[in-house]
Amino acid sequence: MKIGPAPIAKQTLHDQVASQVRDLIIEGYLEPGSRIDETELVEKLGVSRTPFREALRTLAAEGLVVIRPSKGSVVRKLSADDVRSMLEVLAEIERLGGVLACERASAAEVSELLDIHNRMMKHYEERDRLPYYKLNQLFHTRLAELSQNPTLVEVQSNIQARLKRIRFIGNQKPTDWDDAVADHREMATALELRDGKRLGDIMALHLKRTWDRVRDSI
Amino acid sequence: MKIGPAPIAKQTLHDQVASQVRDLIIEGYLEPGSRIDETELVEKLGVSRTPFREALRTLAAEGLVVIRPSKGSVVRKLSADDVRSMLEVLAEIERLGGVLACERASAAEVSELLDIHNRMMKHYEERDRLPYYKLNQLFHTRLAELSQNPTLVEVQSNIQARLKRIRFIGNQKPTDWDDAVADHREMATALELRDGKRLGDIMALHLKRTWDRVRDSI
DNA sequence: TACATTTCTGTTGTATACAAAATAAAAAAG
DNA sequence: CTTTTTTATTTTGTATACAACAGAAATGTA
Repeated sequence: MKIGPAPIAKQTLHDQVASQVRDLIIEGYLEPGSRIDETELVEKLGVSRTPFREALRTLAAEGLVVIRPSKGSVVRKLSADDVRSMLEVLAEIERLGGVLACERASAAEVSELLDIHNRMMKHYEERDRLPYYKLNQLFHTRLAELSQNPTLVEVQSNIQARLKRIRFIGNQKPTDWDDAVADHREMATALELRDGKRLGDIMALHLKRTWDRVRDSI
Repeated sequence: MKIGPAPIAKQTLHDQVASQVRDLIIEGYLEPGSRIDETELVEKLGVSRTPFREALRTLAAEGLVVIRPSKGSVVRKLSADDVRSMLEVLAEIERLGGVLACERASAAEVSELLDIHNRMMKHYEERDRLPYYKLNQLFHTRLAELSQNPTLVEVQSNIQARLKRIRFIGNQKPTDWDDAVADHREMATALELRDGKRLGDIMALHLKRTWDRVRDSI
């Protein structure tokens, strides 16, 4: 039997395009509410319309763009109500994630997560916003994964993606950042004690507080 | 000013195709795990490959099909673990839905929901499975809507769609049906009293019991 | 000038055509 | 025979071409 090369996950063109456009949206290069000019983007990305449109359909199903039949697509614009509804759901999703993680994660996994937390704290002390932010994302993502619930991971990352730009502007004021960090310390403690209820509660509360912070700026 | 015709939501071809294929999957005409033969279905539906493939991408994002690059698409097959994870998440989603509905629904909306419940009970007494089942779906959908949380509605209906076929085989044994109905009576009571906590708890419990019923048959 | 109607232009939706890849079938080597 | 290699066929991925539609501009009418 012939041993082939490693089975590298093949990327089709529309998948690549979907990722690229998704990033453009998340990172704010495509403004919410603005029309997506097919011809322009197709040219910029160097692909034909077929894979591009397929990618758009994917992003539409993910809730990042809205396709208006015969009238083109626009980057989905989130109303304050949309954001509230997302955070409401995300809060319960993360609560469940916290509870399940405490039940199901291995000791090694927990300490890996605590390590992420500690690195976050280091960046906080040095007022290093961007790496803090990135580790923060990672913390929540990894925690969700520890729930060993693929559906939870999927829903969490989907909502997370939609909110990404909002959350970025969230922790602007220094006091907000302090509060967020206090929440995270509480999470770490609960995690260390494997206190699922406590961890879940603080995860949910953390997101409710996020909402209070951003509600007026949306 | 000229009054145009009613702004009927325009349906593009790929949307129609997506709906049709979705129904084929949900209703079991396309077996889980089986390959989706593009040429065959395209012919059967009388459309070209372009809108069909766009529809597939939508269904893939919804989690109903899996696209394997260069190897065609298959109807997603749910493992027992997938189903468990969906019910775990759905339970918390519906719990939240129950809580919020009690807070936010109008009296009229509540009584409309109770009416659905009563009709369900009537079908139960007459052992009319199909209409009972349909009203059951409707009950859960409407309840989610009363939460006034569009994200919750979206997540709920997405998971609901993926599970639809599973749930159908769920209430097979007569005693199972009796148990499910007991749960629903409890829901109605809690709803009437606007006891969000109680309603949420029974909604979640109801789904945990669903899992216990189906876990061995998957 | 204001409004309606028509023409035009750009954009979107769908079909078809071609290229690349994977699978199946056939031929050759051991 | 069995296994490998080659060849053919089918299926998927992408590009292009054409048709349908929406919105803008232009023309006409009151």
